[in-house]
Amino acid sequence: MESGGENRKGLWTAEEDRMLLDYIRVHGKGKWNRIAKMSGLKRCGKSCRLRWINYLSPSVKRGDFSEEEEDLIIRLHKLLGNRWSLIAGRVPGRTDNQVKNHWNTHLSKKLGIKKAKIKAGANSLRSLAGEIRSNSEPPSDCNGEVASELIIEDGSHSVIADGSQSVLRFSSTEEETLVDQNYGCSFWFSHEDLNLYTPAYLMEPLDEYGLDFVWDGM
DNA sequence: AAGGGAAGCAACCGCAAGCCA
DNA sequence: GTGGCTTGCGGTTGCTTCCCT
Repeated sequence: MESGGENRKGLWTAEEDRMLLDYIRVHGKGKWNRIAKMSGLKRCGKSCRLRWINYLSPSVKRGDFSEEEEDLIIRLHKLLGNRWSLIAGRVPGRTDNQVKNHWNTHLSKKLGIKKAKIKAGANSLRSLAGEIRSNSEPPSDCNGEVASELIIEDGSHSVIADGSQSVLRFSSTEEETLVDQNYGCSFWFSHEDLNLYTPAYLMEPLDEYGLDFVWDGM
């Protein structure tokens, strides 16, 4: 905390926007802490940077997401997981925050994505993770993407592992692996004790590989 | 019309990586 | 090599708006 003047928080006013825009027009962006001080704004540098990137920058596109954009995001999310900045980088005019919010509020519902759950019996989380990784060979056309997250339980522990983490990523995430046209196949387990809860759009591919999965009715 | 809950979105927070003196 | 500063990222929070009763 600074003495004599705390940084403001909360929504930006039109006046604050104008002050930030005016400063950036003259001096350019970057060195956000300096901008925060020099522009006269009672905002921290981080807040100024975020406001510019997510709202004030002329490259930011507003309004509803088109079907094309949504389709692109779904495919990219399948490929990249929750790496929002990478996804946003390929959706012109959209920021990582926009993409993330849109995914969390619209697309995850649209796709019926929910938490996937793995029960691991007596295995420790670490050994389970190791086993999954070492015993699992993905089919050649499988890009290894999972639900938005997995919960692994071993009786004494419960941990949420993001699908983007390497231990749950079984094959290349190179773009050329995105060859399926229907958000198709998913991951590949050899572990027999696993009960797998997975999104609807992944059910068929999992069944195809003989996995014992249970569809959690919410 | 009013109140309460749900949904949507902007902004914040904590952490990590990169850069430079 | 290291410590401080800046930038960037993803998860989370909380405010506002909408909708239903």
